[in-house]
Amino acid sequence: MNISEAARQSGLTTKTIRYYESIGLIHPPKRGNNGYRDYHAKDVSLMRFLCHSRQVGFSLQECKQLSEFYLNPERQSVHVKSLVVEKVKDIEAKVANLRAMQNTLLDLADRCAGDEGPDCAIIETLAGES
Amino acid sequence: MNISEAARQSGLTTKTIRYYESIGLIHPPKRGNNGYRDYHAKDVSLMRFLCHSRQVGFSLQECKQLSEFYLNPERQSVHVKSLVVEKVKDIEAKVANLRAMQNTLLDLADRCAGDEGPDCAIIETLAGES
DNA sequence: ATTTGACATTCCAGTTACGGGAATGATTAG
DNA sequence: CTAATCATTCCCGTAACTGGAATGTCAAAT
Repeated sequence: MNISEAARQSGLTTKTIRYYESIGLIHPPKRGNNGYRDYHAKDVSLMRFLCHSRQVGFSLQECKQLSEFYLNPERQSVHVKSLVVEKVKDIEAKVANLRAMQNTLLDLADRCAGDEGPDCAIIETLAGES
Repeated sequence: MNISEAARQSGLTTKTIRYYESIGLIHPPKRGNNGYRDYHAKDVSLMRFLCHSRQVGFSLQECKQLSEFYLNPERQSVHVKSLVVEKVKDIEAKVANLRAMQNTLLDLADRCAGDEGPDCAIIETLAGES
């Protein structure tokens, strides 16, 4: 199948497929007489795997590791799981960070009149020392 | 004062200060005979403002708008507030996204034995159709 | 006077994960 | 036959910096 069909089936875009090939995340497929890439179901499976892995928050480097486990029948699930657990922690940290920012912003908004005048607790606080 | 002192007082790095100048976020300061940048307290105030604005999650473009309000004594606090309220929503969306990914990951981890064997619900699920 | 160290300058490259678009060639439908 | 749609490669742009190279300046110690 050609690249756009592989894209349709995998959820990746053609651009992304070529990009993943260029960084070695997927193997270069055989080419037809016309020079077109020719993919098989196995290739598409990997692409879908990568697409899903990205969707749940893994970086491309992490996707690389995951795909190695995916392709290796001798993998140990403990290693896979540890990647997932780490990622959960990663995300937790990000969420905590965002929550902190959000709380600060909510506090700022609360203390700002939000009228036509120039007096603004938001500006004052952001300009302040701390 | 020279750039490293401005950095110390503002919380930005010297690199960041020069970068902000290069993108027009702060005005180019006067230079000494030696070509060194020479900053005043006012400049540092703006830098601090920008530093704090970044810390609470604003993009540089948003910081640009905020700094215009900051510098304009005729601003209306309602405009400032609306930027903040928008940013709160922004963050809320990001958090929701991260939470969804996290829940998926937690579910995956839950269903994975995490032992020395190759059977892995994580891999299977990421490889699946949906 | 000189040398050392810590500062300053500019510019260029790399990061992440692609997307946009140009220039060109192949396939297919009407 | 031609027009539309696909494919190819290549290079630029994104956000917000950071690191590093090559070079110049200043202050203090020798």
